[in-house]
Amino acid sequence: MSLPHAILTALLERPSSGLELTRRFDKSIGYFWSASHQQIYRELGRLEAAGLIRALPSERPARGQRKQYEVLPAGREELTGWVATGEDPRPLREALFLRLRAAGVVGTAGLGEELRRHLALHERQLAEYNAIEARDFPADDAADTPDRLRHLVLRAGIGLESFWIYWLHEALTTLREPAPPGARPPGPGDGAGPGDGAGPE
Amino acid sequence: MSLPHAILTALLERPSSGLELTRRFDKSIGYFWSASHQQIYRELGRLEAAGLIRALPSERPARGQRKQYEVLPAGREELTGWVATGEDPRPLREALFLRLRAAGVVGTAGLGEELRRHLALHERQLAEYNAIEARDFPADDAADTPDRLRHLVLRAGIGLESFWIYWLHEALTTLREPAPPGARPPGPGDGAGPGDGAGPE
DNA sequence: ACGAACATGTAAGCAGTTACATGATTGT
DNA sequence: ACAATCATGTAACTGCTTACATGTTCGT
Repeated sequence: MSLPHAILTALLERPSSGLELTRRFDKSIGYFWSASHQQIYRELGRLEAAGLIRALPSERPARGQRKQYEVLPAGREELTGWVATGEDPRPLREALFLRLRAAGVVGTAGLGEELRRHLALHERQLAEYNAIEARDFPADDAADTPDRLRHLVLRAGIGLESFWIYWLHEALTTLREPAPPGARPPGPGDGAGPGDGAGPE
Repeated sequence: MSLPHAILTALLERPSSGLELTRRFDKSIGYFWSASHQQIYRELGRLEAAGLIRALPSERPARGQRKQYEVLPAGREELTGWVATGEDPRPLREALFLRLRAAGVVGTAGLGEELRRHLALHERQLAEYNAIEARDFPADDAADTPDRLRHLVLRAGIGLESFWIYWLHEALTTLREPAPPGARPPGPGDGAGPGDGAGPE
């Protein structure tokens, strides 16, 4: 249940219309909590019904008309409480890892291409993060608390992308290396291998 | 749509009943693609209906009776094709990053505790991965291809947990440091700050 | 007047979670 | 006999995705 809080945060940083929020979720906040415009409009409706935000009454509310939203005191309180809330990290669900594991059983055909494609994606994302850091946080730690927290999150993004790039290089190297002599290659007709069974990993 | 392929992989590594699969998804494969027993039973039914797996006819199929499943040739082909399939990484959705960002606007009360809690969780997970590596992959790279791929995935888990631990230490340090003189602290009554607005990050 | 882009929605469907139901086996 | 546990499911709900619908503004 984090989307409403993502929207509250975005609206506190700056009151916006649905479309403006959608655009901001394509950059900024969306880098670590993405949302489509359908999600955003629906959630804006819920938040307004719950009395946490309101539409600025300046413009007539009609379909196709811009509606500007701002956070009400109740919304700020809700967000303040949520920040202190405990929530376990979501279980990892990473299809690429699954593909590697499957490739161990049915063969690695086509895997290298996919790894290289992911590598390019992560390199592009890292470059984007680095550009943002150079532009928005040039002086190290001479900023106020909100900026330092934003920088911290940005560094998390940089760290994650760096990890992926490092690991994908390692994966490509492993994939290229021939198996040592005597080792069985994977492929059709292959059953369970030793090290499996009771061996969880 | 990765769950069926996770199950096919697990069943190829070793034919299992629904409950055995559930147990294996609590370790092993479940570390990077978790699934509950309800998901698994439903998906086993679909895979059987699609002709990709079959229940071994040895035991009578009744409620409360163990059913053992094995992968049919069509299932192996399906998995082989899927390994070569391209799929973009899922957009990141990390509530902890959201909390930091929200804390920049409404204050950091209660955040430190949550960060320390996550740190402990990731340290425990890393220890578990390290134990598995020491037990299952003692000799570096003298293994066959399936084992090397499994080791690769395990190292990804180790790398990710190591990243989290590093970053959480950094976050806790940042949180403890007082803001430099002249910087505005976050809190109620605070609106948009400089660096926001057109500044995406 | 008309098309393109802007802006706000609705509807259907799917994956995953939570809560509950039911039969079989084992221990006492 | 009874409870606890094993084993397999069903049902309802939530969040997210995909596809579609509708009205408005602006340029030509």
